[in-house]
Order: sequence, then C-alpha cells, then structure tokens
Amino acid sequence: MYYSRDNMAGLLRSHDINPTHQRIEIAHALFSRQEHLSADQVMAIVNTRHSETSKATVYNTLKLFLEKGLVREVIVDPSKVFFDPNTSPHHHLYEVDTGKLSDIDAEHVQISGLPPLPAGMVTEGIDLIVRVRRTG
Amino acid sequence: MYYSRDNMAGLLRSHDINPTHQRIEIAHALFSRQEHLSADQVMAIVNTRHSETSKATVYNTLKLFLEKGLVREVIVDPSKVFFDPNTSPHHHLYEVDTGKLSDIDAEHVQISGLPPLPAGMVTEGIDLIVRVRRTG
DNA sequence: CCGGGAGTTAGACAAAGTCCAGATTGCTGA
DNA sequence: TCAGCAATCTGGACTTTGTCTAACTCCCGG
Ligand SMILES: [Mn+2]
Ligand SMILES: [Mn+2]
Ligand SMILES: [Zn+2]
Ligand SMILES: [Zn+2]
Repeated sequence: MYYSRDNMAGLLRSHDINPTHQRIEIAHALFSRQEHLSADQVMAIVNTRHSETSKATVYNTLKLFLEKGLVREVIVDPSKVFFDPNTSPHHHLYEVDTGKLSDIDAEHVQISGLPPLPAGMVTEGIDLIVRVRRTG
Repeated sequence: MYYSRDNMAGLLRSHDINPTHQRIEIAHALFSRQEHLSADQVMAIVNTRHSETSKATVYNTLKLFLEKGLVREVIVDPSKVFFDPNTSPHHHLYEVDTGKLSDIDAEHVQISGLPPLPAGMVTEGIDLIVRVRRTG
C-alpha cells in the first residue's frame, strides 16, 4: 500500500514536516482515503482508533499541512472547509443536495478569456466548481 | 436613481416577494451599492438608519431573496457567505489578503473540456474564482 | 540524568448562522 | 370601525466551526 502509515513519515519529511504520531495519523486519514474531508471528519477518523487526538491538534496540523503544501483547501460548502490530499491541478464537482464532492481532472479543461490581473497582483489559484443537483 | 428605495417594492414584487419595510431596506442596501455584502454588513448598513432590524430577519430575508433568485450567494471566504445583487452570469476575483471581491464579466470567458455530468444530474451553476495575492 | 524547545492538550472563547415561541403588523370581512 | 387572522418580525438561546492560551508532555543533546 502506497499510503500506508509507514510511508507517511517519509511523505511528511519530504514536505519539511516533523513526523509525530498525531501528524502521521492525520496524514494517513487523508491520504489512504484520497477523499475530501472536513476537520470534524478527520478528528472522527483519527479517534476511532486509539490515542485520542485533540481538536486543537487536528486544526493545527491541518493548517500546517496546508502551509507546507501537503494538502489543499476546498471552499465550497458555506459551513465548513474541506481538506484535499490531491494537490495536482484539478477542479471540483459539488452535489449541492448531498454535499458530495468529487474531482474533475484539469488536464482537458480549458479556461480562456480571463481579463488581465490588476497590476501588482499574482494568481494564487483558479478554483472552478461545478455545482450540480439531481434532476427533479 | 434606478435602485432607489421607491423602486425596491416593485423589484421585490416582480420576484414574488411581499415588500415589507425590512425587506425594502435590505434590498436597498444590496442594490444601491451593487456590492458583495455579508449578512453582518447588511445588518450594519440597515441599522445605521432607523428602525432596528433583527439578526433573525436579516438572515431570513437574505435566504428568501436567494430562494426567489433576487440575489446569489458567493462562497469564497471560509468564514462567511457573501450575497451578490448581480445575478447575471459572472465570475469572481478574490484578493485573499484583503478579502476584496470583485466581478469578472462572463461574456468573454470560455470554459471548455468539462467532462459530461453523471446521469440524472443537472448543472445549477459554474463558479469560477480567481484567487489573487499582492506581489511580495 | 537534566534542561529546553517542539508538540499536544483541555477548555474557554469567538463568530456565523439557526431556531423558536411570543409579539407586531397589516389586512379583511362583518 | 374593528376583531380576527395570517404573515412577518423579534430577542435570545442554541449549535457549529474554528481560534487561542497556558499548562503539560515528549524527546533529544549534553
Ligand atoms: Mn455575516
Ligand atoms: Mn465558521
Ligand atoms: Zn479535490
Ligand atoms: Zn459578483
């Protein structure tokens, strides 16, 4: 298994993150599933096993992962942030009824005709979210 | 002035909304400015004048406007929702440092190569957000 | 061993938003 | 005119998501 707990320490180190027990568990929750998880979901997953991890540590760790570029943030639900272990360029499909969030490969998506940026500004990212609903 | 208080009643009626005093004030706050406002900002604006409007009414009214298609929601800041009086198709430029949010006309923007939707799904909207930061 | 820095923790706190039961408002029909 | 009624509004309690802090634990080098 590529994203086994054992491999998490190396992954963390390669992103300049000191691998502690809690950080390994949190990384494993995200990377073994390859899903978009909220902080709450991460905490629930990590704490079903053993050794309780505190809320503060979950939030601290997710923020650290974000700063170090290990995960990315997806802002799509007005009430919570999702953390995304997939940092390659991609877009999102959001089912508004169910809250289900899935990836859209950026490879074949073309965005053209954007106006030039205001001077002194640099693009940090372009988020494309396709909001869908079940027909009815 | 096109978006005077006097014209708000008609605008509300044309969207099947019973124009009450509070609803007119809230619509006026949004439409006279043509800006993206949070619920908090709306409440602050409405209450600088007279006749306090309660938090519950601000939230209820904004949700009603949303359902009736009078305004749209912009989800871009993880901590609060912005309400947008511009319901024509357009995209957004978000300055992550300052929180400043501005419109990008959709007219010349082309998005191509999106994969087909899952069966039984219909697109509710496509949100494109360009996140920018001041060079430094 | 011991000291110190990095990491973790409980729990208080804050901000955004929801909910509810009671008060107000503004019609309407007698 | 005005009582009755439905729609709307309200204060305030509550929930959820996230932040902060001061104390505690862990671990490593000397
Ligand atoms: Mn708000
Ligand atoms: Mn929040
Ligand atoms: Zn993703
Ligand atoms: Zn807009």
